[in-house]
Amino acid sequence: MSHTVGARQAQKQQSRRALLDAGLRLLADQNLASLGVREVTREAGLSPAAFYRHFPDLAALGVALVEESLASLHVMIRSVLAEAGGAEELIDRAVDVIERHVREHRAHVRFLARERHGGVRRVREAIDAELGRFAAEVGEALALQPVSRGWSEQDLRMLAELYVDHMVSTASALLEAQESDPARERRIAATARLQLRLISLGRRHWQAS
Amino acid sequence: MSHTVGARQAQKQQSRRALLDAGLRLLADQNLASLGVREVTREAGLSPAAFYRHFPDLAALGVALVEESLASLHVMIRSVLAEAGGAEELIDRAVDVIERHVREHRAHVRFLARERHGGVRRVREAIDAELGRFAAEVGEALALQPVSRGWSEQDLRMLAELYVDHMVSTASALLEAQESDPARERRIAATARLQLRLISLGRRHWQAS
DNA sequence: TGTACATCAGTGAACGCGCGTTCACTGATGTAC
DNA sequence: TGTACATCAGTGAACGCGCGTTCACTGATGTAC
Repeated sequence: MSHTVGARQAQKQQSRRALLDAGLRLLADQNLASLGVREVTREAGLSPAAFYRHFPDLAALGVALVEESLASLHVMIRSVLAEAGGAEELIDRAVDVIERHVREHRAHVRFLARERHGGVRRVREAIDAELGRFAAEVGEALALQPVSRGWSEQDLRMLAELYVDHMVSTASALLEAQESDPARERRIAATARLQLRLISLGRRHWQAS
Repeated sequence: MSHTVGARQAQKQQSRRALLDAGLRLLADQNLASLGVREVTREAGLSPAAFYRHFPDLAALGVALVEESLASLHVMIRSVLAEAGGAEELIDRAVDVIERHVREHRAHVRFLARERHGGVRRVREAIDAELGRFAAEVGEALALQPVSRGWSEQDLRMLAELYVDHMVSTASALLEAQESDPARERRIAATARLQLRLISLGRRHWQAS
């Protein structure tokens, strides 16, 4: 069992986890740029100096959180694209999945929404690059659908970006609503479905124009 | 000339302006939540204590900046909606106006993008409320167009929100691009036009479905 | 116009505080024999 | 299995620093007569 981590390594992992969780918890109410080393270690139950055994600075912790947050988002998107089905089912499933994702990964989603345009360049760039990769992935999935016969690369990419941007907007809106207001959440989901339907209509008539 | 401001009041206005400008300048590279009173007054060329003659705290300065930023955005949106014209011209004009607005009000646009999901609740709420009012205004303008004959209130609102979200996404993307990369800026504008065209197509075929 | 008093935007010094980072340390875990 | 040494995650004290906020003040502007 040479791959088994030793007790030491396991404990280190646990502390790292505690720092990431503490950071995520504190970032519910503030920006990464205003987070403090002492604040995070206090929340994690470690001494201030312990922080430096895991990260050189807070931006590095931020980048680690980006990777985590986007990994779970990636899984979500794949699960929508993977299954086939008519346009209507696809739309309903997509919105359901987004709703569930925001509910189950509130902290991650909020972190991404907040830091996407936040004050820490490294983190901003990491998020943008990954969203670009998502759009590419969505584009490839769209290319496989029969509706896309004859579409140019550029048009597919344009559509993929429209979908990704729409998903981001919807997730942001849900984030605010789910906290307090179930009726507003339903309204947002209903609106998102209508919007996707309208986009889907435009898509069907694209070639004719 | 009883309405003429005295020299004292004029000087106070000037200091207030200096504080707002200094804040906006500093917020190019950081969040409102991590801004400091001393930092702002230093940038504005005032003593730290002077800040409190104008604002009770930094959140109040933030709210003042929201009002300014949204006022100029509001003017922009009206200028797009005001003029009539075919769908194509409308789309081209809308994208042009967004491009120009982002170029001419970089600091305001960046501030809004950053603080819309930022760590200061009062500011976040002010931005969201105002964007909602924009959507309502866009909805009313859409209702007047012939294409909207027979559309329900709900559908018009849905479409208006789609346009506003799209505008916000496009402005954010332009913000990053305009700094460094003219080719990327043109690509974003071209993509935005295609997307608006696709939405416009969906809109024309909406009733039939 | 001149004078005497009131207002108040901006100052500079002072305060106590929490910050980021460093350092030599400790003691549990890991390893070589 | 036992022993002697190495590693290194986490500690606690220490540092100098910039922070937000308060305060009594100053002197230009405003006002009443």
